[in-house]
Amino acid sequence: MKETSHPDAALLQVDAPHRELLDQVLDKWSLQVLDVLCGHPRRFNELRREIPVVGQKSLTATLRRLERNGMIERHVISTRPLAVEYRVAPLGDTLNELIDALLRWTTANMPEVARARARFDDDDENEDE
Amino acid sequence: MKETSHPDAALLQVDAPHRELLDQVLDKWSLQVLDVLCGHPRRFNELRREIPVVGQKSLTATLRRLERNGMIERHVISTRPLAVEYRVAPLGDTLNELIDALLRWTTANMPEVARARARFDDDDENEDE
DNA sequence: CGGTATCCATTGCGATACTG
DNA sequence: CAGTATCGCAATGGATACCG
Repeated sequence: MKETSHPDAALLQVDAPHRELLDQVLDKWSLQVLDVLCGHPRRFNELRREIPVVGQKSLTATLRRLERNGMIERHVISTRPLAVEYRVAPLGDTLNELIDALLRWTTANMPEVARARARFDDDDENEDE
Repeated sequence: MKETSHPDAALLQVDAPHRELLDQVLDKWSLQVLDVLCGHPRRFNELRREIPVVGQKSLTATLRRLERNGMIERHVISTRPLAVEYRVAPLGDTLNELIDALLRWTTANMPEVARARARFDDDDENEDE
């Protein structure tokens, strides 16, 4: 009976609290931001340059959310004009290991996913009589 | 120099292809569906009952996407009225291990996140002079 | 039963303009 | 520089109705 690949599957359910946290922390931009930030701290506009597709508003929102959840820290350097530095908090670092695991998974399985997509799309085309 | 907790951080970048795949596979409902399906196969309306908050339209979309990416398989049983069974594909099973890792992470760090939020929200209130 | 099609409210999100 | 505020559009996603 090896329907599930690991024994404690029943204990791990995706309930509301888990979902809410994962949503806050694995959302559209958080992965990128956290991953980029993990190398070394960045300033706000440095992040914008490194992730050009994200709008300023979304970036701000993402940073605030990550900060609120303890994933990153925001340091204001009161120079003129002022500077703000973002860096990963210890908690965010533990999460980043999981993100890297996800990245390794995508890298490893990208070809197989591509095959699955090709198969699916082909079957779809041929099924109109 | 231990800025990053693991050596290969530079090799793992969240680029467009990775993001696209993760978006398809870790989106709002996929986690739930995949996790539920991992126990044993389900019929369409069984899934609806087990995840009552998801709309029928979104569930269909999620199932199609997961199927297209090779995460699950769809089996039509041509009885009257017809039945459709969804089950995890091998590829989906490997992904599910990562999902469980994420769930373990949330479970383990939920308290610390809660503290971080309380701190953040408190600071926020007190900062209006 | 297992969907698809349509309608509609809500939200997400980028672009722009403005502030300390 | 590092945001906030406002606008407007496009995409989500639920509710409903209908089909094989």
